[in-house]
Amino acid sequence: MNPLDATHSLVRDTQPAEPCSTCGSRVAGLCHRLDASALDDISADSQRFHLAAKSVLFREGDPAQRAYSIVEGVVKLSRLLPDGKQQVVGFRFAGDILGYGAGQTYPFDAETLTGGHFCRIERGRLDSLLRLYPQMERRMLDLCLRELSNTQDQLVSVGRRSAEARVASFLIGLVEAYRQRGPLPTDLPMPMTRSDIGDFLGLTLETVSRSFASFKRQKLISEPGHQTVRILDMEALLRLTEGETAGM
Amino acid sequence: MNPLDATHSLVRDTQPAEPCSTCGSRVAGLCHRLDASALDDISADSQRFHLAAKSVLFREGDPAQRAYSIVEGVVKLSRLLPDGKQQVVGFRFAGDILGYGAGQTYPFDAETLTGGHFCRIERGRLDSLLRLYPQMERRMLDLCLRELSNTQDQLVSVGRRSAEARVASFLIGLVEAYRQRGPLPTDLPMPMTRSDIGDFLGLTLETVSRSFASFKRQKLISEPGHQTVRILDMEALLRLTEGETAGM
DNA sequence: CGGGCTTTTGATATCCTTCAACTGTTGTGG
DNA sequence: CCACAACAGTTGAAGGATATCAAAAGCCCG
Repeated sequence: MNPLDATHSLVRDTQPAEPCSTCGSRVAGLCHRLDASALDDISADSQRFHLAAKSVLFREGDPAQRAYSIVEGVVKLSRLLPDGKQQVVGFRFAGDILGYGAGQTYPFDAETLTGGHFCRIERGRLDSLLRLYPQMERRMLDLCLRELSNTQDQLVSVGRRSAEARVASFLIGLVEAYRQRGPLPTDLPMPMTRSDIGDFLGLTLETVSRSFASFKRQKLISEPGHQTVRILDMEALLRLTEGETAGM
Repeated sequence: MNPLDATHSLVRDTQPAEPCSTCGSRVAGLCHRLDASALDDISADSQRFHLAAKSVLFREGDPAQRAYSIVEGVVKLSRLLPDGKQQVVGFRFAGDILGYGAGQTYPFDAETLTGGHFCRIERGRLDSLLRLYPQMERRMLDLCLRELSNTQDQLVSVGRRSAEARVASFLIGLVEAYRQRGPLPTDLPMPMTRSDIGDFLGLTLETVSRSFASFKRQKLISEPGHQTVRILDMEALLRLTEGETAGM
């Protein structure tokens, strides 16, 4: 149960041995285990492109004309609340698919946190492909169901856990996200700001900062460089998420 | 965006004119807009049964051998947290489908709040039907995607709203749930306890009780009978959910 | 009628937010 | 290359929303 996978990371699985011939991604994407003709169809219709950090892929409310796949980079998904605050709905990594939803418009903003490579496909074309290749549709359903389960986990986390437990669960989620994508480095890139994390967990940036400070004091983590975390005591973090409820 | 639809109410839509020939349900279920042969297949494999209030349909962790459809009644979905508290993950009503998920086991408990009629089908049979009738699978995907979006809404609600805003959003969700199922009665059945509601919203039962008391004082709602609410000022409730953030 | 569950209400405790000031970091233009 | 502005992060103090603890009242159901 990965708290970071709260939404719409529709396509991902174990890593394939070879990079995808279409988009060059090394992590399993939409095209995971498709036959050659399907791959040809997709590559004919999809385009690769590069984006700098802090670029907007799409905005909440925009007509959902394309689906995107992350080849490399990190994306933040967020919703704007009526009062101007934002709720971060999830973070997405290489191999994830964005913007394929039920509605006619995107239900959230998608913004890059790092620079990276992306792949886009027209929604109409993707829909045709789904009709053409039933196993692709089946895969979408499976991944959607899994997402739903993950989002429920996030709901539990945000609804009933203390601040430190939430931050711990965020860190564990980060580890999980990287573990699913290849060998786990000791130093994990963490391109999101305290504010991003707070908006994801339903906390203020100050509270997030204090939790990080506390974890560092207890030697559960360290920050060896800018936008980098190292997990020193995974067990303790796990214990934090398991034991604690909001306990106010 | 219905906060109560936070999860897995995989199958529902506008009301069909006629009750479903298979299960007698008047609300659109899995069989919505299926052709006759599919309906025959389903009715051959599914069984109707009745259950009293506070019965268990299935438990978190049980092997997910069957999917259930609610013909009539209200069901509570919940997860047990490591420390023994429960997180209510959603409430389900007539027409909703339960227990069709990605995993091998059910991800939550399902427990009836009222007595009611249900329909069950073996998962293996349902899977075959999905393969047999692609439009059914497509429908599952659409509904799953919509669920995902609803769960994100619930996440926003729980993460960033004040106690009263959450309770207001629960009430609005209740209204929405009934509205989707037919003509809206002025007195809404509300079979869940304050504790259930609190566990759903990430609040204590006392806080829920105080919010209800406050709403009654302000004449936004009344409780004309046991387990019954009447909405007196919908606009005010909506204003509550829109305006407020946690604002601590 | 009585026992247990649900709900209400009050008093107190506490976690987290808010407000504020300061420090560190990044990036940019002179 | 340095200075400076903008942004990100840290830390402290105070206040407030909600949890916790407690007790009593209301309400079903046996």
